Parts: sequence; structure tokens; C-alpha cells
Amino acid sequence: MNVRPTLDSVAAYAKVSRQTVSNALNAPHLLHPDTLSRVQLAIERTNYRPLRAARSLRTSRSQLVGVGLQPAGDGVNGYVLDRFLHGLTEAAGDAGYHVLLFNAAGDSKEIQAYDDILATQNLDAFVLTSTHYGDRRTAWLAERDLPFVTFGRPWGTAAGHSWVDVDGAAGTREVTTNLLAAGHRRIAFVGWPDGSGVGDDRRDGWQSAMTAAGLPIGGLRLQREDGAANGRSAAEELLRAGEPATAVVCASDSLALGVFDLLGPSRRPGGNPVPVVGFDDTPVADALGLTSLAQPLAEAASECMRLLLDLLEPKPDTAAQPAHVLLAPHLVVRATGAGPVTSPADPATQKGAPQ
Amino acid sequence: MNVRPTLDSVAAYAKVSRQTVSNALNAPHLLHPDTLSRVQLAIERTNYRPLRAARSLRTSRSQLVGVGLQPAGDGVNGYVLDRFLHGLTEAAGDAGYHVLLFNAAGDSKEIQAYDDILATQNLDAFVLTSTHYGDRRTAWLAERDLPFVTFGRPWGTAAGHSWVDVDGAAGTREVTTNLLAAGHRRIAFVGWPDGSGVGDDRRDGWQSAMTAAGLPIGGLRLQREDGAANGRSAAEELLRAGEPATAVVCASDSLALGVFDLLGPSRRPGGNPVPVVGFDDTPVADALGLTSLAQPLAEAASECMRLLLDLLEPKPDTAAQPAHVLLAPHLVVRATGAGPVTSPADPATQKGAPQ
DNA sequence: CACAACGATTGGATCGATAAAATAGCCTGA
DNA sequence: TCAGGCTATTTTATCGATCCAATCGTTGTG
Repeated sequence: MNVRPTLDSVAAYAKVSRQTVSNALNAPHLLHPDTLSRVQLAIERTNYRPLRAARSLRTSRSQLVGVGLQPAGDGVNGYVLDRFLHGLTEAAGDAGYHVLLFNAAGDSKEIQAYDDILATQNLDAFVLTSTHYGDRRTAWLAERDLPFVTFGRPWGTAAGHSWVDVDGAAGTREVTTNLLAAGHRRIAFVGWPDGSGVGDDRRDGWQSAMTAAGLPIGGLRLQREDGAANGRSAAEELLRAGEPATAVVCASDSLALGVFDLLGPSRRPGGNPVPVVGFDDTPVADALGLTSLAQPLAEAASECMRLLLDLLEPKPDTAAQPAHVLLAPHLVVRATGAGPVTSPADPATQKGAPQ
Repeated sequence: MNVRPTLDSVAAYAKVSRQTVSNALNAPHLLHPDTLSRVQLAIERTNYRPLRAARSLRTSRSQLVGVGLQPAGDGVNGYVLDRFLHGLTEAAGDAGYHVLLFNAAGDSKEIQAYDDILATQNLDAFVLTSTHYGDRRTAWLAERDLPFVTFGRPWGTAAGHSWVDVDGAAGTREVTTNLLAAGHRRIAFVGWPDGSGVGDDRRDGWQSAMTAAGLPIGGLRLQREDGAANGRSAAEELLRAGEPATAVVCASDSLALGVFDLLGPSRRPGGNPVPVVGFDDTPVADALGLTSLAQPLAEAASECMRLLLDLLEPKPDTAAQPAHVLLAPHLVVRATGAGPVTSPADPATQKGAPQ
């Protein structure tokens, strides 16, 4: 039964003072090279590692990053955040940090949770997810000079803080452009009701690609709350339209699933399957062979951690400015889903010169 | 700019000694009622809460529970564990604990991670997930007398520790019995290859229900690695069989999805849809209207926390024995999926007396 | 009336680290 | 020669809590 080594025990072992061992770890340049290597050997031999609680008490830093979890994660959005969380745990670990979870249901409760946890734990920083219009959390944290990074850009407010986000518009623009290049002209977008930030952004990408191609969007833009059933209802509306859409881009996999159910290959055997593109590349998309735009979540997480480190351990030469990172999603084309490169059914419009 | 209150500042406010304030929090029975209420008032007025780092240094307890995360969570199994994690965070919070995440890819790396983290953090306990045959983690922790609870029973080893698990066999038995009661006789089971603990358990429930009904299982039991494509291949095999199955119970939603794709209502319009039952009630099942057995994950998490508290804060009267909790999954019947209560196609075998 | 027993409260030591100040040794130059 | 500066290392103080032993006042007892 061997006890934990402490600074003192290592110091005795190396025949130096406690502080010298501490310096070997935190300020090695202060030591004479010979002393340094002797102390390092002692540290290795005794397998010493400083106790965080003691260090934290003295320095009021903990190497902990707080993340608030929504208690009832809805399936699909939950998927994205959970993958992000996995990535963050990994990125944090690489930087010598750990992730501490706490409950947060809604802005005000999350702020309450910050308050609680800060009173008892020395958290070094926070990572926020699911930013939205009227988000009160960022202002609260900024007022108190607490370091934080958001995964999600600050919708509707000036960006006084660092953030990482995925460029949804770029994704939908790219996939729409692909479809246009494949000859599609009537490309619909099934999105969420206005005002959701993320949803508006994803719609804008589609819209700008259509407009750039000089195509009208009248009747092609549908709005539904998220969910497969609502996607189905949107597909029905599209089917009722005079001139049907030949491809559909969606704001989420859930909506895409519903659309796919009515317009995809399974329901129209022998007919002309309509390419349907989802967003987030969830297991649902994978299971159904649905083409989808994937967020680079692991990368987003490591970027968050990088920006956080810029705040927490600023390089001496660079001033710690809030920084922003916008990552591009990438398209996951799935075979069974009759991916977006499929040409439209009508040969007349096929492979025509754009515009 | 007000500073954090400390024991000393509260003591000064209440005109007592530091230790008395400490006792008011940790051993209130030692104080005179008048003093107690005076100190409590002071604590409230100053909004004092003890700093964990300082307390942890002295008591070597941290109110932290460690959970290892698999870095690359596969979609479906990841879903279950992530929901469990949400529940655990909530349950821990209710008990005054927090969840600390760390990376763990595979047993040996997870053990390595334990070692690392214990050297620097005073973790009070661990919660392990995904127990399996030949799991080396539990023995490692037990050898060092570290408190822990597993979500997942100890497959193949004696249970020297507390655990919580979901009774997969009970779930498949129940659903199979339901199907039998509805008149089905040829009920297939599509499961994983032998030796996976969880998979064997889920198969056993189906098998025991079939055997209890005096029905043969020859040709009805298929084994596939997890995945929708493999489920599809299993369904093909079932279709090739001389006497087709009239219902299928699966070890996972992924397998069920594949089976459903070939045997469900979508592919056999006008035909006789075969009831297909999945396991875990993932978003995939929800999206497709697939009937599935849901694990009570929030409950499992709170039970884990309860057992952990029994270890960490043992009641004086009860000896801290390792305890086991086996929770029953519940069936989520979905309408579109032509749930398991559907009668088989052949009227001859319909609603006959069991056996 | 001295003294033990007890309840309520206090003061010092301690947990294990880092910050800040002090010291010891060595070198340089007026 | 000796003040002053530099480097390498040690000493002392401190972070904010709890543990433990000591103290103080009150009461009961022989």
C-alpha cells in the first residue's frame, strides 16, 4: 500500500526543496540543467503528478471546462450535440483539460447553473451550445469576464466572444448548385419557420443558389416545424402543386425523412424518385440511405477547444482577441437514396446549359 | 466587485469562529439552536458556499463521478449511452455530485485513463457502461477499492460490485408472448452472433417464450452483426424459407430497420405486413414508426446514482452491500409499424388457443 | 466545595500545491 | 576590496476548508 507522492516526498527523494520540484514542473527555465534532470528523474521514479485540488486551491484554476446538458435531449438535435460533446471531451483531454457536465434546461436555468457551479467549483471556462436569438447566457458570462466559447454563432447580437459554427448556408448552397448542375430546375426547400437562425441560414444557401441561377422560388419554399410527419405534409403539398419539384433540400434529416417517405424510391416504384437531401447526417439518414449534409463535429469541438486555449493560456505575443471559425459541412451522398447528382425525370430539361 | 465569501468572512459576519460555521454546515447537531440559526442566517446573507477545491484538499473527496466516453460513438449504441449520460448528469446533480468526462477507447485505455485521472483528481467514484465478457475494468477498480457502479451486468464474472441493467430477456419475452397471444406461431428472432451478453440475453427471452408455448424455433433464429444491411440480409433469408415467419423480433433497431424494409408495409403494399419489433427505441424507430423496446434510461441512471450513494454515503444501520437492479424495458407500439398485436395473415392460425 | 462530566465553542495544525520574498554563491567592474 | 547584479535555490506565507485537541461555562455528585 504505497501512498500518493507529494511535492515534499519527491523533494526529499531528489534532495532539493519542495519549491524546486514545483519549478521543475511549472518554470523549468529557472533551474540549473543538472538539477532539472535530477528532479525530473525523481518525478518519474516516484510517478508523481500534482494534485489538482491543491493546485486549484492555490491558483484558482481547475483545468475544467463546464458544459450544460439539456436534460431531455430530443433525438435528432441531441445527436449533433452529443457527438460534439464526445469530440470536446477528446479535444479537452488532449489539452490537459476535462469536461464537467451540469444540467441546464433553458437559458435562465442554465444561468442559474453557472451561478451555482461557480460558487463551488473553480471552472476555467464554459462551452455553450445551441445559441439562438435573444440568448441571455453570453451576456451574463461576458459581464462577469468568464471565458467561454459558443458552438453556434451569436444570432442577432454583436459577437463580443469567440465562437465556432458550421456554415449551413454554404452546405445548402453547394448541394443546390450540384443539383442545378445536374439539370434540376425546380428544387424545393423544406425548412423550419422563420426566426430560428440556424434554419434561416440553411434556407439562405438554397435561396442564393437558386437566385444566382436566375430561377424563381415561388411555391418551392415550405416551412414546417421539425419532424418526419411535418416533412410528409410538406411533401404532400409539393405533390399537389401544379408543377412538381424534381429535387428537395431539407433543413434537417427529420424533415427529409418525411419527404423521402413520399417522394423517394420506396413509395414510387418504377416512378421517378426525387432526390432528397437532409441535414446533420444522423443515424436516421444512414439507416435509410438518405443523402445528408454532415457537420464536422469533431473538428468543431477541437476548434472550440483551440479558441478556449487562446483565452485561457494566451500567447505572449498575440493579443487575445475573440475569434470566429466557420466550418463547411460536407455532403454525404448515399447510393440507395438516389443522391443529388441524379438528373431530373424530364429529359427535356436534362443537362441543359445552366440558366 | 465583491469577493467570494469564505468561512472566515462568514464567521466574522456571524461573530463566531470559523469552525462553528463549518459545523453549522457539516455537523449542525453540535451547535446550540440559537447559534445555528444565527450562523445559517449569516450564510444565507453572504450567499456563502464552501469551495470544493479546499474541501477536497482536506477531505480528499470531490463530489465528482467519472464517466469514460468512447470517442467514436457509433450511432445507435451511442444513442443509448448518451441518453444514459444525460440522465446520469441529472441524477448526479440532484445528489450534489457532478459528472466528469474522460476519454476511453477500449478497456486498457480506459484503465489507463483511470490511472491518469486518479493521480490528479480526487474522483469519488466511477460509472462504467458497456460491460462485456472479459471486462478487465471492474477487477482493476475493485482491486484498488475504488467505488463504482456499472450500467450493464457483469457478464461472465461473479458480481462483486453494484450494477444496474435492463432486463432484455424480459422485454423480448413479453413482446413474443404478446405476439403469441395475437395468434402468431412462426415468430423469428434476428439477433447478433453468440457471445455478446446483451445479445444472448435478448435472444433468450424470445426463445423461452417460444419454448414455453411448445413451438419449434428451427430456422427462426438468425444471427447477424448489427446494421441495417445485415437486417435486410436476414429478412431475405427469412423470405427464402419454406414456411415464412409471420412476425420478427430483433436485437436492435438497426437490424429491425433492415428487416422492416423488406417485410414491413412499405415494401409489400396490399400484402400482409409482418410485425417487426426493434430494440432501444432510437430516433430511427421513431422516425420510421417502428415498434421497439425502450430501455428506461433515465431510471437506470438514477438507480446507478442511488447505488453509488449507498457506497459513498453509507447509512449507519445498513451494511454497504453490493446491490443489483434489473429494470424492465417497455414496449413502444407504433401505429404505422403495424405493431405486434397485429394478427398473422393466415386466418387458419388466427386467435387459436395457445399451444 | 472540589471535581468530573458534559455541551458548546474556539484555536492551531493540516491537506498539497504555488506565489513571493529571502538567501547563498558567483561574477563583474569601479 | 566591496557594492551591485545575476543565477540557483530555499524559506515563508497563503489558498479555504476540515480535523483534532483544548478551552470555557454549567451542572451534577460525592
